[in-house]
Amino acid sequence: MTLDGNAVRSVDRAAALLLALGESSGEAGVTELSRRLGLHKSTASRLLATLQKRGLVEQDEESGKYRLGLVVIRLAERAESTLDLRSIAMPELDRLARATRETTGLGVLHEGRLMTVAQADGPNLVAVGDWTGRGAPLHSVAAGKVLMSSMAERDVVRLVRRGLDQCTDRTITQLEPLLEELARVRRRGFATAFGEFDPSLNAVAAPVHDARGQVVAAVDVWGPAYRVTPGRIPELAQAAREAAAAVSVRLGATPA
Amino acid sequence: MTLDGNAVRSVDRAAALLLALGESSGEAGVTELSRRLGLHKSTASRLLATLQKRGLVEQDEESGKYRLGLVVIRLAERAESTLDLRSIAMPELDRLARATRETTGLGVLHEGRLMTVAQADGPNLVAVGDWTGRGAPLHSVAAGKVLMSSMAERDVVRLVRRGLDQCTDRTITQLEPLLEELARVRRRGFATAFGEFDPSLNAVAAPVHDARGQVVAAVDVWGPAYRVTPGRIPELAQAAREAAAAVSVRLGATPA
DNA sequence: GCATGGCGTTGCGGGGGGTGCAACGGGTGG
DNA sequence: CCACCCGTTGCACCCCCCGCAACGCCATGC
Repeated sequence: MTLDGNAVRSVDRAAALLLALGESSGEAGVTELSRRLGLHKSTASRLLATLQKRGLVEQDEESGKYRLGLVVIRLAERAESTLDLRSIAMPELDRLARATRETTGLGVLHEGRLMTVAQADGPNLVAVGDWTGRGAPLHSVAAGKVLMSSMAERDVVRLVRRGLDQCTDRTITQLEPLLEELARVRRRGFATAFGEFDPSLNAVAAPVHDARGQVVAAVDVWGPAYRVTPGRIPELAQAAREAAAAVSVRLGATPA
Repeated sequence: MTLDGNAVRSVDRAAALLLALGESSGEAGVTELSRRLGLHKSTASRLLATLQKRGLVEQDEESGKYRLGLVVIRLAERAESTLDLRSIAMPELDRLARATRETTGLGVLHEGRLMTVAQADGPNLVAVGDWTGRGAPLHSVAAGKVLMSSMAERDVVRLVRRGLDQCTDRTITQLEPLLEELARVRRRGFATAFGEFDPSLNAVAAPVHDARGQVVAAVDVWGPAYRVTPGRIPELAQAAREAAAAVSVRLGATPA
């Protein structure tokens, strides 16, 4: 659709006022805002009054200046809860799969396991099948390590105490080596897994952050060990991190 | 000012659309929104298009439905950073001081210590002097315990390892009793301190939450031990919790 | 005390921008 | 194929948005 031809001018002006308040340090007066946006003062005053009626802005009684209102905060909470993680990530996963020519996915924590909620396939026939909706033990896959690396240490300790599956003879199941691995993940900004879930499967993963800076998901790239070799890790990690960062921005995270 | 007489109708309608999207589960279509607000469909479509131009709403390409946009999240971040904690809390502290007839304060974490940023005095001459802008060791005052109780355990462990001041012979400085005390604070929803900072000073404190549910400050009531007796704790704790909850709502927290 | 200048608000009336009507094009289901 | 739903857009009417001018309040300087 053509936005400009159908834009309602007064609504556009009101929205511009909201944005201008978002750019000001704290509060701004009618005179300043009207000068900044090229509006007549009385117009700015009326538009602000209307926004105030709905709680989108508030006015300081003493100074008469306006600031953003609590309704904006409430709306943001609702906006965050409605963001569809899968649809946001798919374009980036597709792009990553094309760039790496491997399978890519988005994983989240679900019932103590790594759940793949989205997947995009590369062009190779020898690859992993559809893993969407399926779980895997956190500690044995790269995306799971990413999620674990942002957990409280006591939660990691608790998981280890309950016992971790020895998926292959390369799976890390002891506390000290696992904590070291998770510290490495935090330091580097990405995780790897070499034959730890399946002997012939390697993977790289990077964290997705939300508006609060919390790690809420992981973007991963995985494939057969003969293609996803240690020599490719720097390239794959870089690409995964870029895709994860792009998804993070879509979730409201501050761009790095 | 009289809001209604000066409200700009189209802006009011656009704001109502934002609020309606905040109330919907995820996304809503033009037809549904227009029916809900009693607007003609074409009007709703144009107002939404205008809000979309400014990023306040987004449209799903496939379904054509609208949802709140990322600019709302960005605005909320700015709204939160502009809220003045002190001015928000003062009315509640004044009210609490009148109700309890003791000194009340608002404390925040500052450089690893409890900093009092606001204070309201009760009517008694024998009381604490102005503590605004001054710090105290976290673990020895009730408000500090509230803040510590929301910290990651590893951060508490780190503080204990560095050594805590033994302010009085009642100050808790060992890890196990301190962790138990902090668990008690979390369970009860308030903290106490009996002669732990000064032998003749007792206090109660309750947590202030922000829009994300994080503990960002503590409301406390303090006074001489001969007035702030154990028998008064239930009453003081209740009053402090109510004041803290009121401040929390002002910071955008969801009312309990 | 008064005058001046700044602020945000409000009455008024003209004209152009917002609105409802009607139609469009696309998608889905039978 | 048709019927129904959706979101979008051209058109023209009319009333609502807007700028002008004034108001009341506050702070400052003489």
